[in-house]
Amino acid sequence: MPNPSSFFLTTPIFYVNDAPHIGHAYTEVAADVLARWHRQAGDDTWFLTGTDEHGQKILRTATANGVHPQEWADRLVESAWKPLLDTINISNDDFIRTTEKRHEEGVAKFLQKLYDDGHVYAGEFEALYCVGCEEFKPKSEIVDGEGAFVGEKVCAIHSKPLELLQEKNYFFKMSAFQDRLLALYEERPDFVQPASARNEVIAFVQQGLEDLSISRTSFDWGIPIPWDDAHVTYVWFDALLNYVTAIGYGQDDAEFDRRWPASHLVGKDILRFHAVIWPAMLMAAGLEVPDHVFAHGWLLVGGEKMSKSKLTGIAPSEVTDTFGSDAFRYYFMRAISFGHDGSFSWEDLAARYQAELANGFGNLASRVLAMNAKYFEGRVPAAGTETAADAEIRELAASVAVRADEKIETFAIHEAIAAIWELVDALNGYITEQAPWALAKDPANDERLQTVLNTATEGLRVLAELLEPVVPQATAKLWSALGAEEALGALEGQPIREAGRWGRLPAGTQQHPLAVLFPRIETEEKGK
RNA sequence: GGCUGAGUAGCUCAGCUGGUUAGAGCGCACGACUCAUAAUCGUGAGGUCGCGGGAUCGAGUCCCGCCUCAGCUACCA
Repeated sequence: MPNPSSFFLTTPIFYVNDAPHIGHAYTEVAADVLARWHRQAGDDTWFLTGTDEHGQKILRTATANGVHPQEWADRLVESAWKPLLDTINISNDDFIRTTEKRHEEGVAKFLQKLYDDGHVYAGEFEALYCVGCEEFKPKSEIVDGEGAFVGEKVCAIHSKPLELLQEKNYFFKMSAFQDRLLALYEERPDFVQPASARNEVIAFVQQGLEDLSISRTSFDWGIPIPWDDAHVTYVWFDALLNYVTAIGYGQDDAEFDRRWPASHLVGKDILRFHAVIWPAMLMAAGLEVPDHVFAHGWLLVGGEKMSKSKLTGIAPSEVTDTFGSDAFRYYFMRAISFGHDGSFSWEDLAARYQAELANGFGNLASRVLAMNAKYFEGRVPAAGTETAADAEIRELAASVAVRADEKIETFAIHEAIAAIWELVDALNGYITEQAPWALAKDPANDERLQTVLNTATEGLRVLAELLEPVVPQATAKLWSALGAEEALGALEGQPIREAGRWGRLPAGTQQHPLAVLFPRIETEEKGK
């Protein structure tokens, strides 16, 4: 029986040949925020990421570098991909590599089952082949010939005529699932999100599905087809299966039943593999389809899609070296509407860091804790009679916590943060209006002074809990400065869906000096 | 070519099923305050809502046409 509170979230696995850039990091951070939120809420959370290591491209680059592809992959995983996760502070529960035994065995079992159940047949794969590229060309790389080759189809890279070749392949009868897929999209409108992505998927499937070639014989860096080791498995078929092999498919039924099905976060470039091919594979194997497939947008740099080839690829460490991982996480989650394309610029990043993190949240924490230290020897003051202004803050905190949770539930991370930020702004306004420094001048106002600072302190407690998934380092500092660590226990253990419940941090709690959460960045502008 | 989406203040974006003077943040100008990371709070300036038509008492929000941009139109991941 599936666990009702189970939350299994995946990212695409990294193709090891790529160089890590902020686009990869963006997906990871989004997944991490969702995973941390659900984990803190007490849901049975499992967050999976990993690497995709098979395929002709990897074989080629490894060979070109004079090493075995396994060694090549090992090197990249250790030098590039695992460090990326540390750079942006990712809390994944597992990391799967497609060259691991658990994966290769799972893929073999899955293939065998599909074969035994009649979903796979041997056929002829016929396509245009480029001698220069040494591979079959997809339509996108085939163009009409010019000059001497007018009337012929030529390779977009080599501009030379292509040959029509045939290869014996095994095919997955994907076409048989067309109607069931369309029914799925119809019955579960939130299966593919956002709606624009869903529309594209439906349009694609409606125009008719062909069977999918799932094996290759021209090279051998892949998982052998169990009943015919002259073939290796097509990389995408291999890669998609990581989502089930990582949780014990064919090995550990209890674990598999506990985790599956998953929610998948993907870039919109690989939506079709996840929203069409993958559910068809699962249907064929008699497994449940995923809960959700959510496609996020591109990061645009200077108005164009960021790409490695155009040198607009930015390494995540370029951002974190200056601003820190919290700022990276906050910026991309807050500034970009999740599911849409979003513009990245150093100017915007620096501006938001300054205005929202340093001046907004960081300074708020700083001023409240400084006053507690100054007027109450660093102890949380007790609340007295509540005024309308205090009640407004208390009610806003409750409202914001509820709304943020609802937004997270629908993958609207930016809106969740926007809701939480209402409390940041309201607290800054509240403090300015209540002017505790003025109250402190007359001992007759002591009860009022205590009430105001109690309200502000409690507000910080709520913020620390709600923002932990987004800015874990800063909130950890705040949590310990609040004295909440001793009073309430670990921040990660605070039930996030109850964060808005007022009065949890006891009066009298001893607080500690606060390290500056978001130091001002002196450098005026980072290079382009 | 076909399909989908987008074009709203200097910048980044909200505006659901049409309804009083079109909103937010940043930036800018002015003012208040001093607890705080020279931070905070308030006020203000600034828009022919891509262009042209149309049905409506009334449209950024509906219909038609056009312009611009992006994505999809299957087996590189």
